[in-house]
Amino acid sequence: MELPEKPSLDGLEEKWSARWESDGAYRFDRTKSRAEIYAIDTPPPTVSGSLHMGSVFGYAQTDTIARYRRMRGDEVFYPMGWDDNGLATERRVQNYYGVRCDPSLPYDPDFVPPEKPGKQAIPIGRQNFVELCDQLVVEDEQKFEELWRRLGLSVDWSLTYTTIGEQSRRASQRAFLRNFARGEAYQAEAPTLWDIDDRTAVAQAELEDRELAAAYHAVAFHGTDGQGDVVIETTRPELIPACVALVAHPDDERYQARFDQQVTTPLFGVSVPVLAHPLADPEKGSGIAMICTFGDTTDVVWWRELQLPTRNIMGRDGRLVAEPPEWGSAGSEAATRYAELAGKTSKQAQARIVELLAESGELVGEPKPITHPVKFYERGSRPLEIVTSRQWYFRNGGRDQELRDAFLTRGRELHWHPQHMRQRYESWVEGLNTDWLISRQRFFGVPFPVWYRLRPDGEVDYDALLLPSEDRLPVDPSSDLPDGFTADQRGAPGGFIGDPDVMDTWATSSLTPQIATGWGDDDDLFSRTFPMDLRPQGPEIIRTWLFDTIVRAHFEHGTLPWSDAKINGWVLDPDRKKMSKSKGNVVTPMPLLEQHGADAVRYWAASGRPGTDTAVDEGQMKVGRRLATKLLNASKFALGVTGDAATDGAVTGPLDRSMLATLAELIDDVTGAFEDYDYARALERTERFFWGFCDDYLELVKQRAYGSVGDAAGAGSARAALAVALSALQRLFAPFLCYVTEEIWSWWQVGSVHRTAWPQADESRTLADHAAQLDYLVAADVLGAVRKAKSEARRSMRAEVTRVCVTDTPERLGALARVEADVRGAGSIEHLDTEPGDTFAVEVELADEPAA
RNA sequence: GGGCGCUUAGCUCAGUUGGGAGAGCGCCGCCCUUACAAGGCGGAAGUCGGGGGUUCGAGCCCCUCAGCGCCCACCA
Repeated sequence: MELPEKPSLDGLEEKWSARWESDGAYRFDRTKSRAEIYAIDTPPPTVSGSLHMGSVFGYAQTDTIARYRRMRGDEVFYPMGWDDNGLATERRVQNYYGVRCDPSLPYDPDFVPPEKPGKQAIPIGRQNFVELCDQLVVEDEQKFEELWRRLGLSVDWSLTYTTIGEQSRRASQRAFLRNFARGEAYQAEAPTLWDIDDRTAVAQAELEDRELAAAYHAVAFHGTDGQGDVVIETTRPELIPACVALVAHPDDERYQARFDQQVTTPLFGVSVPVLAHPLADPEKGSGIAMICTFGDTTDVVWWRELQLPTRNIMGRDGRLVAEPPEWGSAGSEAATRYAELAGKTSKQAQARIVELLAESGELVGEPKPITHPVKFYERGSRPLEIVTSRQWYFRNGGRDQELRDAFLTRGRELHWHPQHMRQRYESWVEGLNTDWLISRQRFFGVPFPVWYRLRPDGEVDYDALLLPSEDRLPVDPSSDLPDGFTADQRGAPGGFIGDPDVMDTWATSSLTPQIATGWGDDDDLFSRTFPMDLRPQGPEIIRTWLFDTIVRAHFEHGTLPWSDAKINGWVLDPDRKKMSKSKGNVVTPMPLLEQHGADAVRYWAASGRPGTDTAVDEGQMKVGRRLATKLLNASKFALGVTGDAATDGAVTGPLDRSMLATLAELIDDVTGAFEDYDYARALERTERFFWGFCDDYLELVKQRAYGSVGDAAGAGSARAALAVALSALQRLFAPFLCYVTEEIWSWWQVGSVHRTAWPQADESRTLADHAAQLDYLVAADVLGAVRKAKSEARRSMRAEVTRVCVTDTPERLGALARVEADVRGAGSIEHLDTEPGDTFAVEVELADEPAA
């Protein structure tokens, strides 16, 4: 055993992460059986720039569980993935290179992006765009891996996958084809929420509400057959040309006479019916609403349930379309009016139409300013519109109660940590109102493995799908050919055309359990790792990643994808505000790792319990670093005392046995906490024991272990107990402080602490030989009282004590009698008297201060 | 509108079968103690959100109110 002169935390991270890599310390052994394996479905971070402390928080917590499981003897399957496909990467490429994808442009093999992005985005073809995406994600993934390695994640880096990689594309397409064959995937032409900036449909799961300023405009519709005006209130008067009906509640007495009568729209004079529907709220505005195709999702419900016609005016670019909709008998005046609005954005059109309404006298009173929630794409900057388009969907229960119930049942089969997070899952599933829209009109994603026949007139026949066999996957229908066709038939009448869309990134990442475990590609691995054990993730993606993954596994395998889900809390900025890029309060991890060290950052992360929001707290990191330093020093000291012959002596000392009895209790406690996914409790308990161990036990046995007090048996006992406790403590801390524990372990043990068995409570318990924990407790209490007396007398801890008198219960005095020698030695106590009593009290007489 | 969580020392939090109110940080004081002075030891500090109930006994169980945070919701 060789102990360092002056142990230090410096350099441990470089030293040990390199060693772990070269030794393959965390390499997965795929010969193990399913029962022996613990498989973790690591969240693949979105590769679009930089990681922040929120990621570090959750991943560090998960790593403590992985390390615990490994030490418990499980073969841990712990891969990393990179979520590089999708809109996030596209946006990063657009900004990074100053380009935009125009799929109508041909491939330019000589294209080189500019050094710096220019003011005008350069339009490039789809293939060029995808190539830039492919390049940039590789760079980003390297940076991410560096950070994860520095943090000490014990993943097996040979198992890394990417969501745009070939295996992911194959799995996504295979699952899709099977979903389609079973009727779980379908396409439909329907109104969809549409982002006008990204020019793509978005799914319900990606929506968020934002409060926006708006105004109620009271607008007069005109009665026919001598009936007067009907005044409605709307926040979107610009949609009057898209109005198809008015609607009021069936019981609303004000409108009974109007139901099924016609009214004409202001400005355009279009005849629309007044209809009844229970969704109309008599309390809201004038109790009667204008239905437009489409202003919001309620319009879609009314449109569908009342079987109304479609009058579309909203273009996919967010501007009013050039051609006015079909208005029946409305005259050319209406068309002229509309012509003025065509090409305007929604905002511009509203401003103009309000002017026109004011001029025509059809605006009743002044607009009333309000704020109201408006649906946005969560990454978007302008409100979503609703446009009709052909899209692919997965059934997810949004339109099927029975299926929804099946997913609720799955949610109850899953073990949630913490349990209450299941509520979020349930309220999401219960609130679903559409199926899962998976197609995106984008470029960097998994293409749909689908071609369509073209009719002789060149029109697409969406019912005549051409699908590849599974052994051809992955395919790109824009460059690959359907079986039996030639390249010159692409786009030609009677030929075929590829589906131009890509799958949303969730349609791929919902398969991470399948992708990571080699579904369809590596049956042997799959059989040993699926269904997985743990899904660790953040709370904000329960409705997307967690739910979607359950949907896919339910359809494909008829099972849950994992048995347990651990949901971490939010990371808040140091002022306890939620961190977000838009607020600009994101804390980046690397500087903190460099300043405080990985163990300190891991310590901070592990102090946040599952599901508990935690602020970035450098103070906590400092505490973690101090703990690591303490471990270093205490280990050096204790090992210096025990020497190489550490375990030779029998544990006979009452104090030593009592300490080991307490240690056994700790090990049980900590193990139970880990089994319950409560790593934070495990850490807290271990830490508390350890500080007491340093303050009290080390002080109490110091002299005896040195051999300067007592006999050889006493010294041997102290040394043996020290060795046992130290070994256990180093292992208990190993899941958290992975670097410093590996370092101190290496001083006196063979092999990695992270591949060593988790401490057994029984081992300590046997050595303790039924000793009471009380002995250790009382010894520490008395020693503490003596220290306090010295501190209050402003004396050195080395000050001699002439006499101590302990008052205590007989039972505790009995315990004290067994450990008296150690207590006297540690406190420099000449005489120790005792007096039976009800409560613990200590009188201390200090020796006179020696003359200076 | 529905649901979940939180409310304990100045700050961040722990408190798992109901019986001693705790930790760290911060603050104050002391100590070069041969593992550790970018440290150690010790101290002060709380009507456990308010009210009511059950109990010999409630931070913990029940009811109720309030504040904060989050999730969900068909938000004209």
